[in-house]
Amino acid sequence: MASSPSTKSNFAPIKTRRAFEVICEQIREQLAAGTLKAGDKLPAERELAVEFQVSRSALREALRSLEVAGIIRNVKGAKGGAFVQTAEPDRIVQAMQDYVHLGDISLGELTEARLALQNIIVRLACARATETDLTELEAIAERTRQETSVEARYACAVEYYAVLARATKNRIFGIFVDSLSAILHEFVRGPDYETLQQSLIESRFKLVRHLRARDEEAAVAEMRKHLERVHRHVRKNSKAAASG
Amino acid sequence: MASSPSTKSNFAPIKTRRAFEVICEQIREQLAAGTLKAGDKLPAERELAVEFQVSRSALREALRSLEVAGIIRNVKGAKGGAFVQTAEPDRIVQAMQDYVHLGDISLGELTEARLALQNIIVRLACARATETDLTELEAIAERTRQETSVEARYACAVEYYAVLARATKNRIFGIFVDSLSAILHEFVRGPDYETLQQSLIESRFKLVRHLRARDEEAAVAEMRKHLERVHRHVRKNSKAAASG
DNA sequence: ATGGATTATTGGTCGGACCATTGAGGTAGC
DNA sequence: GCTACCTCAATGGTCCGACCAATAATCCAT
Repeated sequence: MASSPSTKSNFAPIKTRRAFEVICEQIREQLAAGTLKAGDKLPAERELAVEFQVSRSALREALRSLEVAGIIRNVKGAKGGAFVQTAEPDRIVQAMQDYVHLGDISLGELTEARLALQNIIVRLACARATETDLTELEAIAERTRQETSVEARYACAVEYYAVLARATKNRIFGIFVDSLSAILHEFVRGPDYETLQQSLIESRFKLVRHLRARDEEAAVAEMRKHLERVHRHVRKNSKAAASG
Repeated sequence: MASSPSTKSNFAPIKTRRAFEVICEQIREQLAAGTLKAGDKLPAERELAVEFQVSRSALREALRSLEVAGIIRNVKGAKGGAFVQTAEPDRIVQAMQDYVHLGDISLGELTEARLALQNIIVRLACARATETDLTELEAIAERTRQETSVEARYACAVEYYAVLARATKNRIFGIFVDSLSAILHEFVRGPDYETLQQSLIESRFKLVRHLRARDEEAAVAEMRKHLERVHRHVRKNSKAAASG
């Protein structure tokens, strides 16, 4: 059955399989099969090179690829080596950021996706948020109030959204939210942003109150109002930047 | 303001910045700034190495990283080189797949996310799908009926979801859907899958009819019914695999 | 003009060398 | 006996120089 598409062309795509690709693939297979799992340590580079019968350079390119993909982490020194990582969404975020930079994803698409996503999240969080989640959200909102720099407050906002997503007890949403946060961060600029920030804090407290009351519709409405204000600001400043 | 978190530790994180990281960063910067854009060709490796004042090996590791990230594509031969790519969501999908493999994302999380996502998509598609989109969806459903192999039919299903997502006119949703499709593909197994596939085709036609009638609620309901059947199957086979 | 051989360019791989970091073990001094 | 320092081996990071393989432009013979 190897390489026999039933209906289309019968020519197999020509693949100049590079050594490092094959290596990556094999390691990924072991990962999917469970032979390798988070925390495991791969043999030393020089050793692996012998095992795969490739030069150390080729092997290193493979390891580098896996590291960039967030699968392993290379640590130097004695007792160092390549360690299989635990899942971190950073790479997904990075990949999405690259995608937006390379492509022509418009701000409109980003904000629309964000709004729709937060709509789901608020509904789920409303049903599932624990008291711990809610107090944490309040703590973050409170901390936002005390922060002095714009950047610090923005970091708080990102954390607020992340914790809210976590309250859904579904990590997929967390990934999506983190990605959009990172991308939209680049658009959040402008002189009047600071005053906007201030006014958003109260909205965050309100949302928590709605969540605690398990008032889904009110929570959704609050989030929508909240985001629409942010997006108005972003859009305005984006246009200003484009025209300048 | 450099490296002065106001409330936390005052020690800046020690970073042993590796050469290839710095190179990647610089190239990414040029990308974000627009100095580099899709289609551009980077200088030859040997040339770039001189420019960055690093060895060719280090430079190659940087290029390899960027290639794995989907930012550039290396092409061999005269007039070859590293070309800046147009945006492709493949890498995001790959990253998500890695994340799921590494982590312990449960099937429940995946299916829940999928359901919520498709809910949004159907609503948006209902409002925005053009006649072209709808006929394309029908064509795919029709093709599914004619395909003979399980794999080919699954490919059609993936395409159906992709086109549906495209009908929202928001590429972000397309990325999310593609990612989930790729991940959930691994779970779609079992002897009775073929009969399930057959019965799903009719559902796809129904959905298109609802979309054409702009009947949002009916469309959403159909999609929900559709996915719940799939998920029941997947869950059953997943349990069977786990117990075996 | 055409078509094949030649050549220059460029990424892919190789092997070997040295550096920098890190942890372990050993040693001197208290 | 404990601590502080030194030494050393392991390991990733980098460099160099070479050759291979694919590829497109060029040249040459027909």
